[in-house]
Amino acid sequence: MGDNGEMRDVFDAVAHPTRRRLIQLLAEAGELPLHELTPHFPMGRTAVSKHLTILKEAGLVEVRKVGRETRYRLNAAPLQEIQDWVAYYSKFWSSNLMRLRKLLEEEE
Amino acid sequence: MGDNGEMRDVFDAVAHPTRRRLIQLLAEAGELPLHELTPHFPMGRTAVSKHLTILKEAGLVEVRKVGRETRYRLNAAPLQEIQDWVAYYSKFWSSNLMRLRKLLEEEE
DNA sequence: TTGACACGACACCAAAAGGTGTCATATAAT
DNA sequence: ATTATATGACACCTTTTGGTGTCGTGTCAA
Repeated sequence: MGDNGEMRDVFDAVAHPTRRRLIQLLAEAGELPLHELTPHFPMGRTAVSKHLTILKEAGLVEVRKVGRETRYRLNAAPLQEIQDWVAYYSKFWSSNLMRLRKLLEEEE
Repeated sequence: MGDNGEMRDVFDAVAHPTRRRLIQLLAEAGELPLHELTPHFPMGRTAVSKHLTILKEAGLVEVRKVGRETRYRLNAAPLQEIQDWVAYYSKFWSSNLMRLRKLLEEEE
């Protein structure tokens, strides 16, 4: 529900620096139209729009039309998937375990 | 340090399903050579090798040569960057804040 | 109602990504 | 010594990605 058509992997959506910057800008400002987002990037309006579409396909931004402008806002909820994923591997870098694993390797 | 030559964005390295699966396999097994990793994927040895190279460039896997095989093992530490990044945005999806933000939007 | 603005949709293009197969080399096994 | 295995390094190909510019439509302002 909520998403029509294509769906996009959240990991993929977040992989590009431009899109992470978009997320940051939207997090700070709450809601912004395309023409206010564009000047923050070294590229044209169309390119920024496409990045926003990708974020939208991943469920990371939502859209509201106000007059002639389209306001984009962050929906961070899908990031939960990333947090869950990375949390699982956090046990592999806790400093104690890291030292332990290194020791075990030397034994072999 | 420890990385020579090209460096690779961790977000980018983790964006591809094949590479996340590689991380999982290495996390479970501790250390595996290429020819044991390959059969888990619907692609050839060369392709898997390239994915491992990308993970290596991101510092996510380390390598040890044992006889004629190259053993790959996970170094999860770079994932910390992702965890830090996503932790910042977690405040935007905590259920209380989500409800609050929605209310504020309706006011406007 | 005329003109400026905001945007989506589209055609287009270069570069990167993600596969393939082949070859050369180092090691292990017979 | 010879043969089989494991891998890295290439050359190559197709698809996707990330950018551009243009056009058409809807909305606001004069």
